[in-house]
Amino acid sequence: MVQIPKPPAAEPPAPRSVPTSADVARLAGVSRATVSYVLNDSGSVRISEPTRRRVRDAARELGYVPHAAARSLRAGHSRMVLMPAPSFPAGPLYSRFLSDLQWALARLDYTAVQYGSVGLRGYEAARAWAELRPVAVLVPGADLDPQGVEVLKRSGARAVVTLGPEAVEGAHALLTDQEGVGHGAARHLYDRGRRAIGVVVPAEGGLDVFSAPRLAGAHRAVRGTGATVTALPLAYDEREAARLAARWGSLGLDAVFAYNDEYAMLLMRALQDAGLDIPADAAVIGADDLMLGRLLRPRLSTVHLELPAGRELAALVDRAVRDPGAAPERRKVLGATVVHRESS
Amino acid sequence: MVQIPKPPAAEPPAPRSVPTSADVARLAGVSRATVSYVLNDSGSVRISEPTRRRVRDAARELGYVPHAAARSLRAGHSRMVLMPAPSFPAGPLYSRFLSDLQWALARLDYTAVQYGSVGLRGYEAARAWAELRPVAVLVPGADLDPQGVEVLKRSGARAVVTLGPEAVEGAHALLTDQEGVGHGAARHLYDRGRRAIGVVVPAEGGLDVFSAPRLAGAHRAVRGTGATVTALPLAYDEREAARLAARWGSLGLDAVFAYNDEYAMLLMRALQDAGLDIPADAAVIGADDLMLGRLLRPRLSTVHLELPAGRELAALVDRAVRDPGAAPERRKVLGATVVHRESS
DNA sequence: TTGAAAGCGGTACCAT
DNA sequence: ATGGTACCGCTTTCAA
Repeated sequence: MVQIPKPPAAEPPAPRSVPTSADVARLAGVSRATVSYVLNDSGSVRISEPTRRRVRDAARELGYVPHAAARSLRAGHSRMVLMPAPSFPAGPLYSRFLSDLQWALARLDYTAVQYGSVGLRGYEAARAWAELRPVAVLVPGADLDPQGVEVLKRSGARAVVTLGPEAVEGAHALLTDQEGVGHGAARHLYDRGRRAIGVVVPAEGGLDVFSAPRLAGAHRAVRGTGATVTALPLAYDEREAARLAARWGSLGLDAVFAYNDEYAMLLMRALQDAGLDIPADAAVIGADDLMLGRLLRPRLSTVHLELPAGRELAALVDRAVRDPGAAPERRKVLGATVVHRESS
Repeated sequence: MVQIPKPPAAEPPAPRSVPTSADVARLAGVSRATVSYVLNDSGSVRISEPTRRRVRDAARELGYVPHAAARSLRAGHSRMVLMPAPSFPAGPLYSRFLSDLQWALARLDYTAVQYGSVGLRGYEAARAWAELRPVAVLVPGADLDPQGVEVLKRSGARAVVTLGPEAVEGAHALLTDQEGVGHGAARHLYDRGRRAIGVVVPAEGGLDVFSAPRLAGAHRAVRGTGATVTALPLAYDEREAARLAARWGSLGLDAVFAYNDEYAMLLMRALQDAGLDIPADAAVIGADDLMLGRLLRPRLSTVHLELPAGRELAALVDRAVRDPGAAPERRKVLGATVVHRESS
């Protein structure tokens, strides 16, 4: 550390503004260019050791921190990967996936940034993202249309990846096969001899992206078999669940795919409290394979979902960035496998 | 829309680069200044309606999107509120809080950005955040030291707010009173006649920020009463829980504060499977007041935690930004109230 | 009503 | 080995 003489006590602490590389240069008695060379360890330019020290000390002394915006403005690009915050409430599965991904991207020297674009949709949202000039954009859900992809690419995004049920023209797609989840669940119930299957559809907003295809998948699973699939709207609330359980008998159902493990827990509890035996009177299956399913009695059958590993996705992004011209990849993720336990 | 003559069919589509305001100006036949005036609806300058139209059309035509970095570089400030991603696994409570906050900040015209600073700690992490020149920084957990605050402020952050158990010199603090959570839980158990209290301490990394003060609070609650508090390390895993349950008798405990509702569910299940009666043989209390607690049998007692409302926190940030000189606020959040149900 | 030009904070080419 | 300088894209005085 460089020692600086203490100013006279009377002198008011100057309201110092943010130090720039020019300030560092001045203090070190060198040019801005030299400062840049030293602090970036520029390989092609040789700077004497004493000068390096002077610059480094000056920078430390001033608490200099480079200005990322200025740097990337000059460079003409950044390594920011933008991830709009999802419009749906993030579950534990997604949270884990995110931090995984951030870690993996960091290893490839990308900076992952989650951006809360509240209130904006479609093209407007994409514009807001584009203003940040990210090198790549990873959009969860279905909040992106072809126009959005276009504007992102035109503003320099070298990779646009969607993570959701549908591919978007021009963008790479990680297809979360929600339809397959519903199909697997209903198919499992059918195979266990059930013929009248309820499918919980959460009343909560933002979840339809998932619930609609899951319901559709269930329908497909029983098509032509004579078995039936019935949509069961349900809010995530004890009373709502109790109400549904109360009219269970009148529904004539013998099984239910409860959307996910949390709704399954809710509904199963309500059914049990209503005096029903699980799985005799009603088979129940959830999805997500959360720990809580294993802790329930009877143990909850579920559909295990395998989100893509962070590494893999990061690698995809990296590939796309390096070769923006390549044809959009379109890959199914969410290996959905039924885990049969005791509730079905 | 402005009609442009179609180029000869043979001409290859030029690999167009990102359009700038200069391109818009060129196409509209005006200066860059005029473009800026028009697109920003500058109040102080009057531009004729025909010119405005020409500029707007040109911008649309090119798919022009302003460059946020250039803009804030010129402006000398941004409205970005930076929130480093927490180093602990985000639970449902925190997720909800976050999206609440983002919404509230957006209403005040701030842009909330979550930044995954993987692998960096303390001063280094703060430096990385400072490079983005956010107008405010909101740091969850305990990943900030006074040096970090200093570097952030020196790089122009007008508000630094920590959300965690301890205040940091120079920063506003929202004190999540984890110690009070442990105190409330243990106190409750003591009041219910329990005298040998176990406190689950998660083995998972990153959770010690919470678990240590909770344990300390439990200790304080029984100080001088003759009752005991015993730390119970536990990984979030069925087998681990079963192992702990198996040696429950030898521990001589009659109650347990299970860190949170999820660990409580895990442990309660294991204890029940080991043939113990809840709460007769062991009183159990969790924390967070998640829905799942209400669905367990016996219903789980818990400590309800009230995170600050997004609005409030956003207002605090806004106040701090407007008056950076003000003395750091230091406010307790996390109103911890015991919810007594059946498990204790 | 519009344009010319300076400058925000860096980086990198070209001289010296 | 170092310094001068142009430039990245945008905003904003000041002049015309």
